[in-house]
Amino acid sequence: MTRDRDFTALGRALSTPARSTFLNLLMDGTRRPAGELAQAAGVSASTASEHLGVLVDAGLVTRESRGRHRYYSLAGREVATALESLGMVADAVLVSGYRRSRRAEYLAAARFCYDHLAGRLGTALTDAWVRAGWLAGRDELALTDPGAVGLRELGVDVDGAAHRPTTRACLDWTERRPHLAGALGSAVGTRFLEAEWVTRHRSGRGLDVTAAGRDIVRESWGLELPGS
Amino acid sequence: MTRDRDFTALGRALSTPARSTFLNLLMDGTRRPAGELAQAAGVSASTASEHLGVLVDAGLVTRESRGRHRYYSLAGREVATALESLGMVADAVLVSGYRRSRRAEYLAAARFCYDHLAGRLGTALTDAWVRAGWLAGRDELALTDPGAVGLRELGVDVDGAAHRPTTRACLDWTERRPHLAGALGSAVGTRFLEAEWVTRHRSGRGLDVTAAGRDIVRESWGLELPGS
DNA sequence: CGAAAGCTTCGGTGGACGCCGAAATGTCCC
DNA sequence: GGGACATTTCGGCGTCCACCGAAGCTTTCG
Repeated sequence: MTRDRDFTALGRALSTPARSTFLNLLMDGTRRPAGELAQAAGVSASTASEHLGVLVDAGLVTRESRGRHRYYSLAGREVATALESLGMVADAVLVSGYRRSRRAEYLAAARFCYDHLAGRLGTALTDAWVRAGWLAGRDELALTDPGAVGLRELGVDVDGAAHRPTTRACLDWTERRPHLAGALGSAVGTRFLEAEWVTRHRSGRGLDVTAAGRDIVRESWGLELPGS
Repeated sequence: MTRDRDFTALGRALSTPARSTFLNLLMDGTRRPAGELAQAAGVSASTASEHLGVLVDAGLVTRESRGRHRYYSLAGREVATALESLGMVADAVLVSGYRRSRRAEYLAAARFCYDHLAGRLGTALTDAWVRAGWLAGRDELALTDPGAVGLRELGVDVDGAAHRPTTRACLDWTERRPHLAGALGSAVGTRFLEAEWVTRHRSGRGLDVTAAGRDIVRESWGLELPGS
């Protein structure tokens, strides 16, 4: 039984721009083929393949063969939370150019953070639910009884989530504000996708809030989301 | 406003054995002079100095001049939590030899995790307080009213901690079990040191539970700590 | 003030690795 | 089955950096 942890392998895995880009792309919980990741990071396919091998060996990413594609995704929730807390210390990467900054703004509006809603949508929802008395606490959010009723009515699998740690307040990279995470956050995210209140954007990054989603949040909690 | 985080600088900072050792040594929240760190990592003073410069530049560690010594410590709570969650993914470093494994066992018994009690002492206390009804919840621990009374009687600055997020269940590297962290965990740790129920071991790593400490935990919650 | 201690800076060396293009492997589609 | 596609493996090049000893700087002590 030893206390120390060896950070060298993980550190090395994180230490190149291409691999950092890959991890950022996978932070939304999606899985992506090697070629797409290579293109996004601006490296050749062979280089990307080597990088992905490093990430798999480090245990940060898992590989999944599907036909002639190989899909990569984060290795699990622990990896996502580790990267998230690292992200609180790491610098923001500078985004230049019109298209890229448009995209960044788009992503900040609504996105998935591994398995739960994040971005402005995530923090706005969390704030609204705190105001509505569905969640209690400041940084550590607890689900109240009215909150359980309300979420259940929305179709969120509250009871399934209750068997595991329910809420976790997770700081948002862009907003630097807590938003709902943990098992309950995951259940909410699942429900929003299932009910098509949000849909994953074609590129896979970021979310589109659908008309139904806009209606729900306006009618239920008076949230006006900035235009489409 | 951008979403992506650049992990390269942090990853590079973590990617060598010497720097990983330094961070492990500093994880208990103490500050240590460069020479001591160099010796512990088994590198020359000059090499250690370069490494420490890298860690400072990466924002993981802060430098503090005191006379002819320069003390290094973790740069803050965010860094400690980031390393802790990384540690849940990282491998345990193998410890060989009698003395080192003795030391590892010693450390597992009682230690500080940045600012709160951890190791077997930390988890045992947390378990006892859950049994006593002082804390509620499984992974997310909430302080109950009797718990607030009890801790206040022990001299813990419960009210000071209440202004900030109070509890955080933080997984222990060695025990893989939740123990009390967050502001309340910090307040408890401060009180245990102040009352001399635990003292920092000479080497700075690990804690000695004093006779008074043993008495307190036995009488209050029936905890028998394994021999001195 | 001189010597010792603690630490950092500098110069040099060896190994590790990020990068690519080309070739090899495996999969799909006609 | 043949040809296009997705990905990995291989070989080679250039760069970066961890390491040390020696020298330099600052503080402490006699």
